[in-house]
Amino acid sequence: MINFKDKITTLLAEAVEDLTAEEIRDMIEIPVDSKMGDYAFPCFKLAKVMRKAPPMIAQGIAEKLQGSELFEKVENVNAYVNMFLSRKVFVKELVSGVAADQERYGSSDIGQNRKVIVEFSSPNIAKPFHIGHIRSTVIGNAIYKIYQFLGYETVRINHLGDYGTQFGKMIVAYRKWGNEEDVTREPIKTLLSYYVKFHEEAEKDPALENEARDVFTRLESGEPEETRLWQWFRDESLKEFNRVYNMLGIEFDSYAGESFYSDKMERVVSMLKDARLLKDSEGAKIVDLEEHGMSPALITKKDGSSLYITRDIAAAVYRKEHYDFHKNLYIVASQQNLHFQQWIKIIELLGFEWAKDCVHIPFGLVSLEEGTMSTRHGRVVFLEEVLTRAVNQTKEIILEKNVNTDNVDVTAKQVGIGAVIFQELSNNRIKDYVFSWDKVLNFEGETGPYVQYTHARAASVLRNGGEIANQAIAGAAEVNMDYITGDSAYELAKLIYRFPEIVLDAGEKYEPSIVTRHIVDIAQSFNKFYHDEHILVDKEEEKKAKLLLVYAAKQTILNGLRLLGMEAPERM
RNA sequence: GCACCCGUAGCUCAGUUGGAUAGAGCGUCAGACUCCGACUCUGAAGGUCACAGGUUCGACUCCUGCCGGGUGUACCA
Repeated sequence: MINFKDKITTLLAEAVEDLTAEEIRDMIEIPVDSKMGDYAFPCFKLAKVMRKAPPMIAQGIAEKLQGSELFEKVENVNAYVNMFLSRKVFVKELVSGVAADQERYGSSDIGQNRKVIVEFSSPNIAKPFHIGHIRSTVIGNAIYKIYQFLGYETVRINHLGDYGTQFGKMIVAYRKWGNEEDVTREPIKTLLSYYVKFHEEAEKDPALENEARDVFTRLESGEPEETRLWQWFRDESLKEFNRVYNMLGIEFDSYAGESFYSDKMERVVSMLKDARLLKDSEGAKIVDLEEHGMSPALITKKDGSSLYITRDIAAAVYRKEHYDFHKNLYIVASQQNLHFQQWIKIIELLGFEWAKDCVHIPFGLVSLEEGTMSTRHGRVVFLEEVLTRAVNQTKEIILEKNVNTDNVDVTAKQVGIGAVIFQELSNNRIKDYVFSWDKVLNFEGETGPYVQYTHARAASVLRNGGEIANQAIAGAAEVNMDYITGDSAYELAKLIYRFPEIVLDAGEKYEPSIVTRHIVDIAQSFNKFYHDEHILVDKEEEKKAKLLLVYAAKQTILNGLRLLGMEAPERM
């Protein structure tokens, strides 16, 4: 497919001698209003170099570009060179491109199979999978899909929170108040109740905290009884997590969590010692980061046991050696910004040049209307319940509207769960938000169901197009696209055309919402086109051309939804 | 206290890395199904881009200050 921006860059580079092609490319804009053209080139900056008034420069460039058959029109308006592409050339190029690439439309080989690790989800074992976990899980999965689409080799790691003093607490609580049957019957709720009980009791009897720390130290040194209990808690918890992952359609390549690194931390401590980074302070060992503007990083506690940051350093070193990653991405809440700054700085201080390849991708906080979520205080919304309610509500709507669908339950699941995922990926990831049932169960406006509905509607038109539609798609290069002249059809084509660069942008910024917003735009544009023009007209040539545009829209929406980790039913 | 993040329409949010008249959805009001799927579409109303300076041809965007909110800040993760 022709890259129109590249072509324009070349033409402009010939017309403007004072700037490099690279500089010109960066200056090319897409006007806010398409009445002002498809591409625009502002000439203000050229005034100094060329010692001429900007409008005169624009006028000169416009005249030089006038000759190219790429354009319908080129004009100078207020020192902008406004370029109108030849609609026929453009639309033809676009639809044959999409028809050639199909489910690969928008993909790229820019990654060259370089390895990217995406660490995401990473829930704490023995605690419920709640609405706060959805962010890392869904954002991480989308980032993984985007990187894969861009030609990177990807590794999905679920860095389970399966270690630490909390397990000391859990084991102490289990021994004091627990029993086996309850845990087996309902693992997470039971374990959580032990955890809550522990904190209640610890307020009255602070000695419990020390007991828990002792037990964790025993676990860390491999005592069989503690290890057995820990393993059991972990297995039972994973069963529950997998139920949610299955609903969301998410998989991982590795579940190597914090415990996996328990035997790899001594090495980190000695590396730090050898590099003379380690200092004693109040009985603990720290890395002083004051000259880098950060508070000290605590590497080992005074009782000698390890901390979160030690495990993260060990994990990064292990991953570099084991995977030799190009990038190592962490989809973790913004609350841990300082933590990541600290350990990535320590990696750098250890002399590892790959510190720059470790990237923390933060996201904002989810809270409830009652305040911050707290599992200990029972202020929590379970993710499984959110998904189930979304699916049930979708089913009601389907039945009520008497929707044409192959299988009500399957469709309800695709749409209901899709709605939750889509909403999660609609806004910039850094924004905080307050969870609300009304919002998550609202399917009107810029929502997943809206986009999926548009996809199903396009699918329906293609079905009605019958054999003609198939012929058009199979022989896209031969279809006469000159019938596509309307403004709304052209706007739609332009949005579809931008999809590949949108995917690239989303990857660079680690921001799935860029894809989400763009497919909403495509859906809106498609619906407008659908209302403005009759697609299944009598004239076969014209029908083919329009069906081909419908196909391009449908395929692009589908590809976008897949990148977000959503399904797109043919009927709903 | 210090550090980082956020502040755009009544509400929820976009804003192409400094460009043209700041855009969507929800909500409100007024419309569109004998017509390819109305979970749709069209129109109207709604703005001191928190505030004050500065940088320049040009600032929602960059700099400084200030106000409001969030998060973090040593033995949890």
